[in-house]
Amino acid sequence: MVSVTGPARRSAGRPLNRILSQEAITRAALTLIETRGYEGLTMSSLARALKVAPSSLYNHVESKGDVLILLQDHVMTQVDVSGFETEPWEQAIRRFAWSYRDVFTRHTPLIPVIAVLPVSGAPQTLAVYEAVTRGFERAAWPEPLIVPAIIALESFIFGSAFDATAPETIFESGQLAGHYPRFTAAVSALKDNADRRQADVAFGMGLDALILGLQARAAEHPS
Amino acid sequence: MVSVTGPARRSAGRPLNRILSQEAITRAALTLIETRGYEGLTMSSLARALKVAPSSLYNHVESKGDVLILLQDHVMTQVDVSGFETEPWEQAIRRFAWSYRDVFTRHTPLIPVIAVLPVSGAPQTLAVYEAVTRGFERAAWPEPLIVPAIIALESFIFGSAFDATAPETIFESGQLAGHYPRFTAAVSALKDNADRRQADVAFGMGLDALILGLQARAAEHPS
DNA sequence: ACCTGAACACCGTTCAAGT
DNA sequence: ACCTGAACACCGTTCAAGT
Repeated sequence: MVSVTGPARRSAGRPLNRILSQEAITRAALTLIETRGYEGLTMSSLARALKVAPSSLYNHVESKGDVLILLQDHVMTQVDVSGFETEPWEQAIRRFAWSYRDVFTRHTPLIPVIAVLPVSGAPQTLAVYEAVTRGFERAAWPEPLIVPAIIALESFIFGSAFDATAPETIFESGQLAGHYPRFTAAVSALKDNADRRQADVAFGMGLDALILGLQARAAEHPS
Repeated sequence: MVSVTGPARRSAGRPLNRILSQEAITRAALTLIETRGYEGLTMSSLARALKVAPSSLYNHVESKGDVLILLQDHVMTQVDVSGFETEPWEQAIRRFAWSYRDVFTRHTPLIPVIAVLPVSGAPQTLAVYEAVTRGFERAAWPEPLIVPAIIALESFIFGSAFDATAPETIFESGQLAGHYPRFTAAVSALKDNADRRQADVAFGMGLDALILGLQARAAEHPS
């Protein structure tokens, strides 16, 4: 029979040394997500992991949305921007785009957060944009095209991150196949290359297309 | 003084004629979203709008997720696929992509739903894919490229719908501008064309690039 | 300043009882 | 079969009290 004595409770009142911090909260949230997923991330479970009362969290964040912002900025450090200092533009973009998509495939609930969050509150996110911008400039891109190009790439990456979480059978028409013959045929036409994940094929194809199209646009820009 | 007599309550027990249906629920949910937004859509508010008890909804849907699926499929009818029967491929794609983005800009909470939902449960969604596929085939696209191209376009559209909901000032670096000089410069370089919304510029540029790049890919396909 | 503990308003969902 | 009404477990958040 195991002991049912709970963990030693702290009594009320300010503890001698601070227990919580935004960093500790971020770390605990990340671990929680890795083990229990985003549904497992509640203010309650977060407090439990940190061995504090849920209300204590509100001394360090204003809301659960704040926690997601902290997470978002931290996760951004996992995106690989190393190519922009050394590699040719195209190679650097590919490394960046694939790693960005892979990271956010594991964190799709953060996408609605990051997509509308002012960058001024997210230093790591700004650091990524700075590195990417430098890569574009190194490749002599026309200045006014850089930000729109980054936004377009990022939008494609975020949408693709969602797609990468879809089940492989998402396009099976099932019962209704007879009513949608052309689409059904198009779906079965790609079953041959079953060696790669469908989401990866589409992402690779879209990324190739974007890179080609953006380069064409840059080349025709009046300089 | 206005009457405080509440609306006439129905007594318990099966009513003589059915009050609810999936269609009625979908319609009420849509109206609710238009007036109160997605935070205003709860099983409780939905029931109130339909003048039933919240528990009654569960005779027609299994969960709130089910309601979102119904919504998603209905919203899909607003996407303009009319070009695919008559217009040149490129023109039809532009009409489709812009309308698809505009529709889901007003319904971003549905994006995580549609992105992973098997199409077999969504007839209107399948109808859209069928129309798009026919457009690709009319333009003599290689069959195995069609579905990946659609997925790539859709991913870009979904990501861009999120971006379109962002405040125009999302890229202002604020206090931290000094630490990120190149990105800050790139942001101010596009302030000149302040006549168009930033999200529209980026979407237009990305769509042009995707169209060009996808066409190039189709042209080199072994046929 | 920063913790606890007890509230609060709300959420989605279940289920027995009613016709 | 399809509604009501009363539950239930959980959610994020607030706030007085304590050191």
